[in-house]
Amino acid sequence: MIFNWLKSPEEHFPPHEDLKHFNDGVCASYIKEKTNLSQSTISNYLSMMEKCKILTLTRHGKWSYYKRNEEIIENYILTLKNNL
Amino acid sequence: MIFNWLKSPEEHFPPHEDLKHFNDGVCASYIKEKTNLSQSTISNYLSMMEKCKILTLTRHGKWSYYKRNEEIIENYILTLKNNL
DNA sequence: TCGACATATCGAAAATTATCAATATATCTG
DNA sequence: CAGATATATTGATAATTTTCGATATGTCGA
Repeated sequence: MIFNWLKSPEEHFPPHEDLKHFNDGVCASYIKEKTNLSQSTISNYLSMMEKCKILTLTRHGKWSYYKRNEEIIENYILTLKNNL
Repeated sequence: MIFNWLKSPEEHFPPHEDLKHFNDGVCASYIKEKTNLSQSTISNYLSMMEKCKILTLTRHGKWSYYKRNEEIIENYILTLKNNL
């Protein structure tokens, strides 16, 4: 679900109060808001996804912005396609 | 791995002693041979895959032949592609 | 520099999944 | 029919994953 939301941030998240754009994706705390999972769980999810490169992380001060990394995702799907 | 093997049965399995073709896929016991998992585990795997339609089952006497169901697999990949 | 806020990390408990041995069922062969 | 062989089912245990609360770290602003 997180992954899908990040496809069109403007449809699923409010614009960030400081930054007025979604250029770097969505702030971790907004993502947390939309789930009913704990902060630590979401933080873990996002970190793992960033670690395996399907999300990119950009920090703006104390905020962490996560964005889909379409190339890697596309690649992942292709690899899957070739191995299934 | 099982899934991949079934892509080209002739490269991974001996032809069945009775049937001389792979038209209906590969016999469950041959699949078991190539893994070091128990009979019950493999039987379960194959049943589950058959239940969700990505494999088809054809019985010849006491043997169960499993074959990839390419349409469903293709469909699965497309769905995945659309949801990732 | 201190407190507030955002995120990350850690360790543990709960839930789920993988796997097996034992047993049941079904089919063939003599 | 009886034994042999192939597969399926069941119940249990081990391994892994999910998730959390507590705590740590980093950053901002007064």
